[in-house]
Amino acid sequence: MTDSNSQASSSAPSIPGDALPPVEQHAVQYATVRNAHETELIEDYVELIGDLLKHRGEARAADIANRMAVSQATVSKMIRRLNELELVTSKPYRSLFLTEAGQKMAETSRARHDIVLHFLRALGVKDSTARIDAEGMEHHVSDETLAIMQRFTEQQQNS
Amino acid sequence: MTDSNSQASSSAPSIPGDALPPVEQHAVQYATVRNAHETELIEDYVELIGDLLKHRGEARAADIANRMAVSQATVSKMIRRLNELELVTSKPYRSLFLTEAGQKMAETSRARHDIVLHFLRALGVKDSTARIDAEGMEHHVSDETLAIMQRFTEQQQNS
DNA sequence: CATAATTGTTAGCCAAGGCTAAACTGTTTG
DNA sequence: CAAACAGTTTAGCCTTGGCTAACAATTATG
Ligand SMILES: [Mn+2]
Ligand SMILES: [Mn+2]
Ligand SMILES: [Mn+2]
Ligand SMILES: [Mn+2]
Repeated sequence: MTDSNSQASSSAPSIPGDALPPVEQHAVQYATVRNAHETELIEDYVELIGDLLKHRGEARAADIANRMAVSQATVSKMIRRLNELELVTSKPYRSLFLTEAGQKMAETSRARHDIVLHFLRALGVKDSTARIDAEGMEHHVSDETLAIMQRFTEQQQNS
Repeated sequence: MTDSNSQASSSAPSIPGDALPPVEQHAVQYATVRNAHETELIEDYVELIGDLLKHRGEARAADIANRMAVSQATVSKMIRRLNELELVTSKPYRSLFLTEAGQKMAETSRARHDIVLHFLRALGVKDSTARIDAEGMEHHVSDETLAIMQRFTEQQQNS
């Protein structure tokens, strides 16, 4: 009894240009995004800790809370997770430090973040917008796209 | 007692180019991303339902589960939420439909998704990668950047 | 038309990532 | 050096978005 699809199913779609992708491919799209979301926040923390260490010499939980606009309790809980993941080391009430694995992740994330940010600026997006967009986009850009973005930015600079 | 920052704090950063943004601006970056994450999944559902209605004439929970690679229970729960948000209407065991608000959201999301996808292809990213990247990126692209992407794609086509 | 297969729902579990309130530690300062 | 202040942690709560298992309804088929 498909009593309600009578009007919609008969007429052809207005523009045949973009059909639905095959189910498997479509599923990969969504699964990849869900996957990225699992590591996204961790990458942002590690990247920020790396930046604080480089630019400030220390990374305090309070700084992270302020920069992320999140409560100190939230940061504290996350630091426990990062510890369990062996990305940071921390003695109670002291500055944080990155493990080897943490430093590696921080560098990778920072590099990717910078490529996206510089690309957006090269495209003509104004700095404050580019920073906001890059913060979210960075986690969803494949290596292939990243390489293309980097080339684009370089060519723009040698205009 | 900053006993451990001795090596890190003294030497200047290798490249002074990218300093930390001011705290307030930095906080806006992260908060905007958190915000996008709240609506992201809802947009994907509504968009997919709209696409299924357009291309298939009906939108069944099982189709959504298959396309999203997620259990039927997960879809069922989400549909309850979409109902509460008055984005979809559904009678049990029947196809889903979009409310006015749902249709509006579907169109907006679809348009944005397409702009990002077409932009990536215009940049030179291969289709399968572009689809994956667009699925995640779309939720983090500002109107400003979106407009620039659209212009870029058009110019590329009138090459 | 009875039964099998498909589809949908419900219940109950879990982890992640937020929050507030309260307790605790470390630092500054009168 | 005692108190006040700033920073950190813990406890306990909430929502979101997954899952599996069990059950219910619909649809297809022998
Ligand atoms: Mn980043
Ligand atoms: Mn980020
Ligand atoms: Mn989309
Ligand atoms: Mn999406």
